[in-house]
Amino acid sequence: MARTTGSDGGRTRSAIDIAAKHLIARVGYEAMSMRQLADEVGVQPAAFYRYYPNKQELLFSVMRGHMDRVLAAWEAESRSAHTALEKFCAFIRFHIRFHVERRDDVHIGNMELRSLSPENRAIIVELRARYENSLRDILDDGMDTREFAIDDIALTTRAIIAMITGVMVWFRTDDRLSVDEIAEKYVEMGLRLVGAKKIATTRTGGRNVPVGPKIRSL
Amino acid sequence: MARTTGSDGGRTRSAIDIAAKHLIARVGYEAMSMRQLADEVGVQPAAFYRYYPNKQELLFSVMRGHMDRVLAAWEAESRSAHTALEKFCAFIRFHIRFHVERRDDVHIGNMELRSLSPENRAIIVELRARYENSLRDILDDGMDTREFAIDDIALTTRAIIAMITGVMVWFRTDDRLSVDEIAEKYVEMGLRLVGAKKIATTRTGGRNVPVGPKIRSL
DNA sequence: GAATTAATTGAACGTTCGTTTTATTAATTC
DNA sequence: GAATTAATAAAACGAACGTTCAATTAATTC
Repeated sequence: MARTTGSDGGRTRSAIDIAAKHLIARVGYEAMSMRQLADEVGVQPAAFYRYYPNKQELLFSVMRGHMDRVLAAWEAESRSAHTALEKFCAFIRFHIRFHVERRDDVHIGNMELRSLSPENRAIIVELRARYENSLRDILDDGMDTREFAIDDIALTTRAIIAMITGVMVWFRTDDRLSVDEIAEKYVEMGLRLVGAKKIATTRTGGRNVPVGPKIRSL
Repeated sequence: MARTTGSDGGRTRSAIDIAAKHLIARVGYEAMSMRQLADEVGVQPAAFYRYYPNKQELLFSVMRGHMDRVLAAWEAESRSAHTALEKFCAFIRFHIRFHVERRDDVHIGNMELRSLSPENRAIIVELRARYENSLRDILDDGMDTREFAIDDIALTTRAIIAMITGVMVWFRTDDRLSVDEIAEKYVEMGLRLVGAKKIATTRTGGRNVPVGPKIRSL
């Protein structure tokens, strides 16, 4: 046999993408065979190579696509928040909500960095750094405006990223709490970490400016 | 050739264990071949099977050994702390210090759970739960004694575990901060998360008992 | 409706995989 | 020092791996 009736390049490509995400997330990139993937798609292994040059490019495409979507979504979302405090809360809510719905992507992003070629890994690492820096920038900003009282910004950034990313490890949709409830609880914990209280501010020059002296630590 | 001069079962076994940890941590269990491992040890692939029945048992032995050591070490360490507050600080210091020195084990523990057979995975998961529950018990205790003010104990436990385990991802010994300095900063962040302040306590019946009403949240 | 392009199959490629078997030699025991 | 046990090498096993190639058929174009 050869070309099958009703075959369509676009549909096959996205079927490959979907099946690949499921498989890589479940068994891992190294453990996933091209025959397994082809089976899942309902096609012969050779058909894959019309859509990707090789297995590695498939992995890279999956991870790159996810990071692009994360960055674009946060870019859009962050525009609605203005003060550092608002942006901080928005970031935590966004991070948890967005990633809880994309657990395969998150899992692959965390587990398969080492399966990327050095060149591809460098690209993904850079995109991840860009995303994490957007939280760091919020903390920096919040320290300047005295909305936050943080001892070590770099460490607190990492601590918060680790804390909120950890949700994807244990969250199940049938949990006792909804995603939004969990997000709110993590916002509360985040606020504790950055030492935030709803401080008095005055609006000066189109900007929220705090009242009182600047404090560096607790 | 056959048995080599100076060959020793004990030495070969530990050489295998050490090489396996390096290799699995670096390239992953699936990606590590038995020939690679044998090369690292300086032996032929077949020699491995005198020490382990198969590759899977090697992975399980590595992960099980690590968990046993963690649990025993914390068991010993925790005895020196008495109040929930002391135990809490001790836990964070212990966790960071202990794991920073065993990064290969930590990495394998986090990455290779899925490479375990279902039976082996169940055992490791149970050991991990036991360890994490020891932090949960501390938070429970601290709520009873009113040393802590936590909204959701289960979530806070997970948040703290994720936060302090995240250190192993980025920590390098040539960092600007020493392990002890980092541990102290994480203790501070931990204290914020559990809402701890050094509250007044009275020693009653060989036990620290807080003064004042019990509060459930901030 | 012929020519062209798109999509896929089936078979095979050379490699590498985890593991087993057998033979051989070093160390230990008696 | 002979017998036994411990530790390894060397070679091979069949299976599975990622990938390529040629053939074939469906869909599209003209």
